[in-house]
Amino acid sequence: MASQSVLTPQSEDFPRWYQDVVAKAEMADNGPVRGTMVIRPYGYAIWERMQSEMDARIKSTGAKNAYFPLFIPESYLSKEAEHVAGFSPELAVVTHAGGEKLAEPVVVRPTSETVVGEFMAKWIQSYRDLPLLLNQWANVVRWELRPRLFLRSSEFLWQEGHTAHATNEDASAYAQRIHLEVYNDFLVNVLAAPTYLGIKPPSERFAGAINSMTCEGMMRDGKALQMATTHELGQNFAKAFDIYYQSEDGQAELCHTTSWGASTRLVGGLIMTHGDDAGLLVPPRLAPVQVVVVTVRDEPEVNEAADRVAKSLLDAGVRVEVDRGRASFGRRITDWEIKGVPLRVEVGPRDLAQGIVTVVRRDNGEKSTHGLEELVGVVPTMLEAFQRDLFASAQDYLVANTHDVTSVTEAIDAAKDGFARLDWDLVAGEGESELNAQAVSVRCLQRRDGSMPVSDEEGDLVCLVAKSY
RNA sequence: CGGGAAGUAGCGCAGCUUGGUUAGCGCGCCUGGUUUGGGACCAGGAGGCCGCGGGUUCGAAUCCCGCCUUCCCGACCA
Repeated sequence: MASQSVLTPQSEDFPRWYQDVVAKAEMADNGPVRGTMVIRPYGYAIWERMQSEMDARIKSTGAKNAYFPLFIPESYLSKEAEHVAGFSPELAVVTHAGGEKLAEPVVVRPTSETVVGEFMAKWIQSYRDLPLLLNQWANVVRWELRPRLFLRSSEFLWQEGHTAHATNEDASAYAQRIHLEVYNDFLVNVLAAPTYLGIKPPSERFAGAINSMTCEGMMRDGKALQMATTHELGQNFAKAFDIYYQSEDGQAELCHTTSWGASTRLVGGLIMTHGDDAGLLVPPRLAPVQVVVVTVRDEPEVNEAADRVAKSLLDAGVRVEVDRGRASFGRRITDWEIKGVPLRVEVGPRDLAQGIVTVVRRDNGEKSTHGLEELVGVVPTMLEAFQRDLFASAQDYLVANTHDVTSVTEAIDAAKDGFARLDWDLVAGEGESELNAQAVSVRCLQRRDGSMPVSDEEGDLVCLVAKSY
């Protein structure tokens, strides 16, 4: 661990710590237009790893990737009343193009339910065309009043899935599958981020949805972050866009649609779920660099040994990088710690003389030495142990900072530095306004056993409340 | 969008109250050398529309007005 912090300590000023990490780990910069973000190579590499892990899971549910346009006719948004009401405040609208005023203004997509709906209506003829399972990786624009890198930028990158089904049961089952097998599986097993799985209360639902599911994570300051959401849209968009199919008995029937998304906000979630005062901590299964091989001295034998070590790890399928930079040893390892690379292999003349290298874990600073030839064998094991420990420690934090309470007043108090859990019946209605007045919101509803309800009308539910990003 | 704070070199800051030659400091950067097992050191050097625009003045980083941007706290949202 760094003896002297180069970052603002979390306990001193958490928002500043976050910005320090984003800047010093070379993740992103502010763009020239307020709220826009330049994602730097290291930040983008992490996003690309997220993309590839989620994309594989999305495809295994049967969805196929496609691409819809950035520009949407303004009239499309208006077709679904709640949807337009929800989004109009944050729309960016193009009124001029080609040197002339446009006859109909064009909005920059804040999300694509409307265009996709229009084309679903065109492509779906019969029940044989269903389910129609689409996904796209794209940028979207939602004009933000209070932007923060990764967490809330006016333009961000995401994946948005859009599906159409013959029945509500099928739509609902598929949405659950996405939520559990894509999002939660990714968050838990790759991002090592424990979540509260639940449904949003009606007040927090996506504009136009009949049900919204969430994977709610807890950040190191006790605030909540919605890491991914899945929406059941019922027949709202099908009605608005005439998405009909002909059933087996020849009747025209309205489809049931879903939509679901996860964004570059996850990078912010990653930072705040695992980061410590020395910087970022990236779980090995996600890390674009899992092992950094650092030379202790700039000497030919050391450099050659470092290259050999890296080559052998690379051949074993480990994502590895060699650092034989000219900066001092201390400086270089501090920089890699800020970037959160899980394992550091130190190659120096003293160790080499004994035929060994030193391996250091980023999370606890634990050092161990290994023979050059046995390293390839132990590294994958150490990476898996690191992955498990990281999840376990985040899980402990989540549990330790979730307090069971029996009143809204207690919940507000508990939400100062964590989550509160209480009966939904105690909150629904007036309680929710009381919470909101204190900047606390209902993050999700769960059954008593922690599982995800099908609907908020189930009864006997509990809710998790917290301050949130 | 409301309340607060702030914009001076890549980053962090001083200078502004009380206007007055060439605007400073630390880190970083460049060159050379010595170093290298936890943010190395010495010497030399480069780098500034003092956020932008206007005003006051003989003279503005400094005073006044407007705008932009950043940060914090809210409201709105992934």
